[in-house]
Amino acid sequence: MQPMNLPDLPTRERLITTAARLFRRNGYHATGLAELLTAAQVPKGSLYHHFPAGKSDLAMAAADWTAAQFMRIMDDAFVPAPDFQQGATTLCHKLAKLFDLLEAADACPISALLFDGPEGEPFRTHADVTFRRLTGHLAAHGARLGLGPQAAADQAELLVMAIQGAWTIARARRSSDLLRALPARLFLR
Amino acid sequence: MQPMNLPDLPTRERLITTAARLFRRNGYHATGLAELLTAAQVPKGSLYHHFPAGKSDLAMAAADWTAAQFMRIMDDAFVPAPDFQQGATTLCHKLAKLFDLLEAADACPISALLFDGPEGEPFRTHADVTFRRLTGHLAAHGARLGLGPQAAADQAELLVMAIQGAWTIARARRSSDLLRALPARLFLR
DNA sequence: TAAAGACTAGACCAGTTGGTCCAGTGATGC
DNA sequence: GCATCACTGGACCAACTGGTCTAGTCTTTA
Repeated sequence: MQPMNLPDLPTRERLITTAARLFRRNGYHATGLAELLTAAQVPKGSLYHHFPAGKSDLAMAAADWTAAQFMRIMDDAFVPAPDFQQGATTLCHKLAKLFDLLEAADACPISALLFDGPEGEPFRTHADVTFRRLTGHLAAHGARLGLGPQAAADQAELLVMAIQGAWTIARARRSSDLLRALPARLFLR
Repeated sequence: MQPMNLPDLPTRERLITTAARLFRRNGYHATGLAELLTAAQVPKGSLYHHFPAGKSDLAMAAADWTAAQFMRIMDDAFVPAPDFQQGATTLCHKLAKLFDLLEAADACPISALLFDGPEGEPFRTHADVTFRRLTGHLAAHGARLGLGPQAAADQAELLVMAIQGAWTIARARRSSDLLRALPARLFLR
């Protein structure tokens, strides 16, 4: 997911990518600032310069960054696809590979950051709009590939939901097989 | 889910149900012992008497208790059902009602406790066997209702996965509609 | 009645938490 | 040469963390 971030990236980027990685792996509350800053090689002062609200601010940014990465993967899968099902199949295979790359230890990149953030509305709302953005992005591919607007929205929503669930179980099981098998189970019924 | 636990339940049960509720709502790391003990009206000494390993021990127990509750709901839905699809439909409706009862603020009762527990293998393994137990339980109903062993296992796995994903998105969206609509989307394709 | 064990109560602790603050640093524009 | 700026480094802090310990109180036995 992240291209060996540490070396030369600007401070702000180093913070975001490191935060995304750690929050995804250990959760928001289980990741201490000290650990995060050490990993990112960034002093505390810089964090509060770039993200005045501190940890929660950084978490939002990391979530956005992760969502953007995810949409890029979507595009890679769907742009060359002849139809929605093919695109979905490629997407799930890509995600399975990503899952293996992360050594099955991470929570679903989409949702990891969004659920144990600082309690309260703003964070949950951010999760909502992020999911909607992802679903919408997927639906756009569906529409482009010939699905009607309603069908595209439906299929996109179902797929996002299924990926979400599959990733969770896959993580417990430490196997990406569920992700790989997903499209076949979803579509060829 | 829990029948207004506080009043008269024995200490140990009060601890478990309160822990299940708080961990589900706020996550493991975000729930402090102080908060938990206040809510359960239990002094610290009692916690370490009943659960010598402390918080993590309690979390395991809470996860098991939650899984048991969930299997009871499964039974309620599947025992009177004429076939697997009907059972699944009833189950999802029951879960939607539960979701609304919890005011949409809680994580999926199945997985909430299992993923941001104390890092390390034992907790993840516990999540794995718990998911397998749930899936197996569901598959047994499937087999009883006439599905072949393979089909039963497949359908059960898919359903658990889908519920998992649907609950997550539903939580972000604060609406149980996704859960209610799930069986139709999964089976009537 | 006595003794034993289950259980409770909460003071106490060392370590860590997220966050503040400000003196420095180095580049840029005038 | 100088002022301004975005940024860094890290000392410092109050609040809180999970966990330990022990004195005490019940309940159950004999």
